[in-house]
Amino acid sequence: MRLAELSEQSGVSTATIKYYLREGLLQPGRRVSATQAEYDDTHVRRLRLVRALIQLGKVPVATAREVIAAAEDESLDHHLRLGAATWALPTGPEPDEDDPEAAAAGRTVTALLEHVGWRTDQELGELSPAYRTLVAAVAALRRLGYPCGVAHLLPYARLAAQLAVTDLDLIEEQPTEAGQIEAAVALTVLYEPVLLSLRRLAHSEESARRFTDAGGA
Amino acid sequence: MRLAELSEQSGVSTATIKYYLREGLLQPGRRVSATQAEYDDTHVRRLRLVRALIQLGKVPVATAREVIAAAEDESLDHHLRLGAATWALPTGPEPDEDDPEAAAAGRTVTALLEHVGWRTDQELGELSPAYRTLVAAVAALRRLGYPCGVAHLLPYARLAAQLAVTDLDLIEEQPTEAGQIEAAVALTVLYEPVLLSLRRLAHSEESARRFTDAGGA
DNA sequence: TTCCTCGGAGAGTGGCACTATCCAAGCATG
DNA sequence: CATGCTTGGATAGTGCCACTCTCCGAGGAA
Repeated sequence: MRLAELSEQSGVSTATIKYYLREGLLQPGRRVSATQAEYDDTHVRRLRLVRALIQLGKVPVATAREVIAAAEDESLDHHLRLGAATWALPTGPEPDEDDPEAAAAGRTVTALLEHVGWRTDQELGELSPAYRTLVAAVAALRRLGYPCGVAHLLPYARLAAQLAVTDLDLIEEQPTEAGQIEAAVALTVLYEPVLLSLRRLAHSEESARRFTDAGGA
Repeated sequence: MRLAELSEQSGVSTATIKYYLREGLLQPGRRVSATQAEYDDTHVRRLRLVRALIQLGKVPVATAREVIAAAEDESLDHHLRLGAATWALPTGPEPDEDDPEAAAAGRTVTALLEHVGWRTDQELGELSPAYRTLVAAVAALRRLGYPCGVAHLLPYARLAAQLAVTDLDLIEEQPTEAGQIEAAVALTVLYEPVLLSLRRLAHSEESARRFTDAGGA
């Protein structure tokens, strides 16, 4: 298939496909002559993944490239590749080292992780972007005066642990290793809007229950 | 307090504060002369909220303005104000009407909401941005070939419902109505990075359990 | 009086995700 | 073989966004 057809099948403009090729998000097609290349289903699929990451997951282009590179790095073992692929995923801003609120937030998070029994000392532990984002978010909540001690975070952590089990189950359904890595990336990113949307809908529902006449229905 | 001091206390540059004033994100100070204005703690607090929304919550400036305006609109009742404030919050792209995957995704989501017994027919129902984002995300998952029927989404929805209860409990702790509205916005947005970070950490933990030697520990 | 700072306004900056334009090489048709 | 259209590749430009810079005249302070 030619670039034009790839564009049609994926719904991505040729200009954007060329851009992705240049940026290394899409593997080059099989060169068939000096001026033509051949693409196949793997390109269509990759394009859909990239679009989903960028549009739904709001992953920056440069980051998407890193994630894909990590997913394809065959020198890592399975657990590491799963971790490496999500390692590069975008997170919030880093906590400010000098901020006392950030320091307090860091202690809270450490205590929380200890409390739920998660590893904090490994390669995927304290240094992970997710950990630092968590600290920054807790610090912001504290600065605004909202309570977020271990007790408040614990229900969130427990629910996250439950989600992880169902997510990993889903990932393990994939027959091939490459499929599992892709699934890890895709499901990590694409279930995020699902989760956040459901949370907001649930807020609305719960608010209706508490604050409107028809609430108890 | 003068602009310079407000900048110091909030950690936001004077240029940015002026920008926020122009954009209507920060209420103007009390004019004390033709060239000077007086700010107070409410400005510091608002600035911290705005920064948290924009930096951590990645809320666009224009959207943040709408959210704040909705939170301050005293013509709405309590439930509506809670909803209106989060109504304007940013979501993903809209689902494509003509896409058969999107249509199927819409049916799945409707079935899901029915299954968990949430209202789908109210002012905060089918038309909400969260609902449409959910449909778009499910459609993207389907396009990539990942299963996400009602059965797959159900655990997420149940967990979201649990989160909503704890979130609303936290909101109701605020003594004043204005405080509750602000808390609704702040907690909705700021617990999102918390939740997503915890989920990623939980993924890493669960992956370690399953795929490394020390896993069973 | 002199100088410094303040608040306000408009233009400018940098980053990002594309997107429009150009080009030369093919391939396809007569 | 000539002609014209398409293809892939490279470069420069666009639009948006969140600031940020620069200038200005009016106050306030020494």
